[in-house]
Amino acid sequence: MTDETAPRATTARRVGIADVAARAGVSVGTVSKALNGSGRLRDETRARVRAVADELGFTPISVARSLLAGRTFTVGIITTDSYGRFGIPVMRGAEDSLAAGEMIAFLCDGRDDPIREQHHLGKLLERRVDGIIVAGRRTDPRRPIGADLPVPVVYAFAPSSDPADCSVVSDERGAAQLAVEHLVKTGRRRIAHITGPQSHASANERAAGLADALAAHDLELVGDPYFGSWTEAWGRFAAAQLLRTHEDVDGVFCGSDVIARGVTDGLREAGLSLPTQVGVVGVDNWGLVAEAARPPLTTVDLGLEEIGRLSAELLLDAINGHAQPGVHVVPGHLVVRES
Amino acid sequence: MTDETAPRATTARRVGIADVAARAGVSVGTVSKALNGSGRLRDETRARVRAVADELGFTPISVARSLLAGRTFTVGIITTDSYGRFGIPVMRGAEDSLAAGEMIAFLCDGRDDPIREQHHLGKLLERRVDGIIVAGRRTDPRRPIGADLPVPVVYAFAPSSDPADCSVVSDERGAAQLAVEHLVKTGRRRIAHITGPQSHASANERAAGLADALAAHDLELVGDPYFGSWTEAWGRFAAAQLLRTHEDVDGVFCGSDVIARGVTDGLREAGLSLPTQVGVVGVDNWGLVAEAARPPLTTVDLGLEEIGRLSAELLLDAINGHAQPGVHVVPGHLVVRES
DNA sequence: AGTACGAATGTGAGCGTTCACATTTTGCCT
DNA sequence: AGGCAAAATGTGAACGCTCACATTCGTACT
Repeated sequence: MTDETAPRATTARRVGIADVAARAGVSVGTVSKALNGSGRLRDETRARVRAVADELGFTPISVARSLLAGRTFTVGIITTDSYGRFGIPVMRGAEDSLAAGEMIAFLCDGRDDPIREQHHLGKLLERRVDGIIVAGRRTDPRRPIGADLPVPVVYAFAPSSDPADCSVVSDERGAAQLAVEHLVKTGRRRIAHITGPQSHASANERAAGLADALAAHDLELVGDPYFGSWTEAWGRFAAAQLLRTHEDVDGVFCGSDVIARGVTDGLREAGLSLPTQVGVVGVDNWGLVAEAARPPLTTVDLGLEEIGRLSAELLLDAINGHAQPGVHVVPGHLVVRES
Repeated sequence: MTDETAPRATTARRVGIADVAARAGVSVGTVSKALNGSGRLRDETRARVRAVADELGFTPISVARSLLAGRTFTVGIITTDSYGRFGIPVMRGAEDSLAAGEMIAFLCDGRDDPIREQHHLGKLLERRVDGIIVAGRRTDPRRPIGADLPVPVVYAFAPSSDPADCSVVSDERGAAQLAVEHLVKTGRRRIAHITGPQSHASANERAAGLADALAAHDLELVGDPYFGSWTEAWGRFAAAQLLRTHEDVDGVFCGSDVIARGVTDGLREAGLSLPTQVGVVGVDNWGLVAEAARPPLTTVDLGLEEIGRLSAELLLDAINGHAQPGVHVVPGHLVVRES
């Protein structure tokens, strides 16, 4: 028993591979092999070294390893929406996949400002991240974050405008189709559409998907799509407007849960009973909104976490040399509640 | 002009300090000095080296620097609420302060699972983060994440149960006081309280703060506090309940915006006109909820971003050897809307 | 007993920086 | 012109680890 045992007051401080080697009576190379399971070593030695490492609370400094390996086992996530409604689930999904690959993520908030974004990009490259995920907040294609970067990039939710980049997006048209199928299955035939501003790609695509899906059932949209804003107030207003000209409507597909909540309130306040007289379907599956609506909203979940997961997986693949460029579409699914 | 200029197809790849030195015709040490602005160097040399570095697109590999410096200029943020309502603003604030200190954050989602949390802690320590921020989602004190860790830790929002740790929390009692002041100033005298479950520290503290603030104005709470859940449904239900026994109530302080929204709906549906007959104040300043309520909610903003900012600043201080243990309280502020 | 060969372990270079110190250059004074 | 100090630059070690290769050890075969 050496005097080493006595005064180790501080935990996990400054224990290097050399300390372990000395204590175990072997060389540093042997310790490295023992701990990484590489090379040829007697089982007894391996076990002894491991035991000593545990005892000393040794953790290898990954930074030293990175320097040698030429990679850092980190990725950067740049989000444009300050960790908002869309970025968060994507991030969560991405973190899931990354953890599985022993990677960890740096987080940067771009705040939708190209200058900030470039600044963060520079910082990330300086830290030699192995790859970058760019998470957007709108489905409209965005300018690539940089040309000819030294690391792979995956665009999540908001695809890159360059089709040669790797992007993962939600299935906007499919969402409309799921909604229509549900409405039709529950007996609705006179279906209207209340959605966000026409300047948003998602509003247009959902509207287009809706038209197609209705056509497939030999149905026609009731009135024109009501384009407005992504707010409850607009949903309420549009619902009232809709009833004025089309009082026989029996289903409404809404561009988002927030709008749908406004629509349910508008319809209810106009004296209709839900879901008996009118069925309402939203998009987003935003728990807080969907569950607080009266009645709780049936809605299309766009699979944002899955987008995050797939983005991270594609990024890991690209880092390992198997890039899969192009646009990858993640299907959504219907969450049936009472509306 | 050497032949170097011609075929540099790939950008920013593998340019080391040695390349810059060679091209500039100086030694690596000189390049280091020139780029870091340290040591004594002729201005001309400094400028020339800088120019060459730019031309070659040289960025120092921070990992090499870290190895030498013994620190990584990174911190870890462990959040317990999967980037939810409370964690997000805190993170955003923290990122702000960190960026100012040339630091960057690793993000880990603990999912309120101690096992996951410990696992992430291990990963962070392995990467030799310079410090850790633990962001909670409830104001109840939490068990410290580890004892005798080799790096400083700051607890944000959810304080550590060990008072010797450094925690940054919101001013729960102050929030109640701000609410009362607003209600009284707008002429309310008969004030009730509808809030979340009694098992949450924040519900209790806000209720206690409310009692104190009312007493300071020689007022008494109308009825007992209505403890329930943090939901709209509870708010609606409790509002109806309240009117049944105390129809002369003219102000309600709600434990959260979500509850407040339910309360406004409940009061309105009972035939009262807001804000004429009853004033309502919430807590959280959750834009989506507060703005969608009818009328838009006056509410107390707990200053979550500021909590994040201060947490990061305290952490940076601690990293620099100026730890400031104890509980730091961040004041909130009132956001006046129409309710 | 001597050799040879495979298994186990040791050794040292090197990853890309920074820093302390050694060395060279410059400018100035006598 | 010679000498000297200060300014400018070069040099090499070090950070903590991994890897390729060198060395040692043990065992079985001739």
